[in-house]
Amino acid sequence: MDRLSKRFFAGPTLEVARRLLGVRLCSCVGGVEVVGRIVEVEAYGPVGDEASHAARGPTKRTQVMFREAGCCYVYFIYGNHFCVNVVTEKQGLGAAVLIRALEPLRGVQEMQARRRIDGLFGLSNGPGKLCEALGIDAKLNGEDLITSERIWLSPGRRRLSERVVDSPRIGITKATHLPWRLYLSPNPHVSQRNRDVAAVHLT
DNA sequence: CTTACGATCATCT
DNA sequence: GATGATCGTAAGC
Repeated sequence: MDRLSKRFFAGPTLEVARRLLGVRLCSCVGGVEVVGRIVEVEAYGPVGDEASHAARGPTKRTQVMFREAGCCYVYFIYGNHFCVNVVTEKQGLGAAVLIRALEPLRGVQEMQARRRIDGLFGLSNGPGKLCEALGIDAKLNGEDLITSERIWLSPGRRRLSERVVDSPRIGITKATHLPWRLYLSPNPHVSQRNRDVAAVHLT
């Protein structure tokens, strides 16, 4: 299987976040392969980011964020949901990119079954939703995306019609001024919440 | 169309 | 005991 190698994850977190747009996130949990194209991400850390889970140093929950770039940080939130991150930066710094939305590409039937809905929309247009659709839970925390058989990244590009847009991050109360949420526009699989926030078009 | 709130638990105060 | 990188449902325009 064609997958991203170690060098992809090198460089500043915001740069890696931008590079992840268009890349395919793949899972194989319970024998079924499911693939989605990343259309929305958020960068966290490594320094001066009060909204990051890593802001106060490593804890039992956040230790994976301090590992080598390319690890997979999965956490449980709000009593119901999991969210998946790609660890970035050099070991010990504590930074990651939260995957916020996917465009379904393969395994749509499995995604629909796991999400208990029909159609192509609403399957993976949010960080908790995409984890449910791909079967991602705490068992995948710490998995190495470069070598894992259960979760990995595969090359992909953004389309000529798609611009990269940045905006404030969602669902946080600290450091809300940082425009570290990046998404592809236009793309109908970006999460709905805050679609109307002031956004700046980049390239 | 929009906003409000409950679910449910790891982590921190 | 409160909060949180959320979601789905219900209720209000």
